[in-house]
Amino acid sequence: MPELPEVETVRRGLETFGVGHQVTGVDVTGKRTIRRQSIEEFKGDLIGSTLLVARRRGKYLLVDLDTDAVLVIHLRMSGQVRIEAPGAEVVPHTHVRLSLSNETELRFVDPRTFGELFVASELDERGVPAVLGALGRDPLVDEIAVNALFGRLRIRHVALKGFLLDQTEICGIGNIYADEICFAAGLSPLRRTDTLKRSEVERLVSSMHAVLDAAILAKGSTLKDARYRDVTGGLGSYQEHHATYDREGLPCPSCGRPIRRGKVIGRSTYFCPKCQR
DNA sequence: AAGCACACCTGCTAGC
DNA sequence: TGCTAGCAGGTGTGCT
Repeated sequence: MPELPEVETVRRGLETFGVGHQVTGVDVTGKRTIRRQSIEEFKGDLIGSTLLVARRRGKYLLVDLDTDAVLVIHLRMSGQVRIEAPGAEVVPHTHVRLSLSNETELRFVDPRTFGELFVASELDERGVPAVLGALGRDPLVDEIAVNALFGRLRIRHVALKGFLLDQTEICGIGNIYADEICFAAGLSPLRRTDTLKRSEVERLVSSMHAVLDAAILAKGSTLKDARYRDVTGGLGSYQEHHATYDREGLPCPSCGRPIRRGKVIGRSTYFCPKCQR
């Protein structure tokens, strides 16, 4: 589900509705959701602390605590963060509930149980948990310099889409936005990164920003299963602007020929063979 | 050592 | 209508 635009939308929701309040209680019902530390340690790290600021790095949510530790949340495929009234119906697959001092609850809902929460206290100079140190540059938080990216692309021998999905190179792009960025840049997702010209890398960088900014403006993409929601249950609308993703056989918005579907590094990949080279 | 397949889960859908 | 195989926004591990 959630890639950079969806996680950024959740982050903004936490800034509006979640931070500035103290954690007064922690309820954990899903064992798999807390797996980097014991549930007792997780509760001990949170109870009594105040949520200060919600940040994001790639697809990770980082909530600064007043204890100098950071609550880390990753939604993986099916996770949702919701802010609810304490009496609100507890939907199935609700694994963690944080009671907050403003009479709301922060809930983590995750049918596939791939998502996780943990509290990290070992941080680097940017306040990023040391365990996330392998993450590459974030397109919104960091500047993506054409020169540096050109250099990285040259020394990798991989399909462009594989590079965009590699979180140690650039973090936050997933299967949907990799396809949309490739289309916007007019580049084939199968294109070998070491064959890209400088002008094409320039197009790649500007397309990356254009697509991600537009998707954030639309509050992300909610696909057919309607699983992605923001913290108040709102839906994204960027799926209405998808040029290629999940549009097999439908006309390319640029040339009108049917969008094709294939597999790149094992992931469904949608592209226009005419407009993308 | 980079690059790939697979495992981790549940739920939905397409096809028989 | 009802079953089942296949597939899904991600990433960590382990193989080649």
